[in-house]
Amino acid sequence: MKIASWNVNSVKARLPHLLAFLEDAQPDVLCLQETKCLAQDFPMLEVKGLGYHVETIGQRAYNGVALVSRRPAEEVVAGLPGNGEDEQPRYIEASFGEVRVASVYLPNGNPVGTDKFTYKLGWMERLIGHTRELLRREIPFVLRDDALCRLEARARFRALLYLGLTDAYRVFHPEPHRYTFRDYQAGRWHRDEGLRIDHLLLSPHAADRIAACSIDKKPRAKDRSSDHTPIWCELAV
DNA sequence: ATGGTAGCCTTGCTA
Repeated sequence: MKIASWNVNSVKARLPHLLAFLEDAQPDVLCLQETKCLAQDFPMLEVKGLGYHVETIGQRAYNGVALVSRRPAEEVVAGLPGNGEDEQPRYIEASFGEVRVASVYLPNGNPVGTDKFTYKLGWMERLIGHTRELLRREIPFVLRDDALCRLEARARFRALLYLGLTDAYRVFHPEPHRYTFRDYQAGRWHRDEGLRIDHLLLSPHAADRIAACSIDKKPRAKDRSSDHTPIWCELAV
């Protein structure tokens, strides 16, 4: 089972690249972030035309997540549990056979010292709490995650890992300077400077079955690309 | 040189 994740920075602006990636990489499940459109505006016909199903929650201009999958999603949870008044669509989770997959788009949190940073840290606390509940169920699951560099955010990211999750990329790639994100600004692509902020985090039952994990640089090299590029892993299920 | 770029329905905000 091949699971991929991609922050597309507008699914409508990235539609040709998205369709090309689905045809090239053939993932069983693709987690999308920053779709930036309402569910009713998601380009369903084009994606379904390639034989994929779509579950999504979104808003106009900001945020939005989706699960694109070969088989229909089951037991969909849209929105991060634990806060009824959370209006930002940043989390969607569903089962595909025996594997549970979540597409997670963390709040950026800048600038520090504002309510946006407070919101980020609170959101991460809720993600840790919800992950603890998922672990209790002892099923294989995969979280797609995005964490920036603030110490408080890093501490919560470590707390998430220390619940017992495995960073799939590091199982196969100990080397430094491997990035999923390169800023549009300051020639970061050409200078090969970026951040590894798109992660596939595996539950113990999923980590037992990890067979491969890689970052696909090709979509970032295209014209009008997202500033993020896909990461994928293969589970022996 | 605190710059630079992309997306959105915008004249700024978010990343």
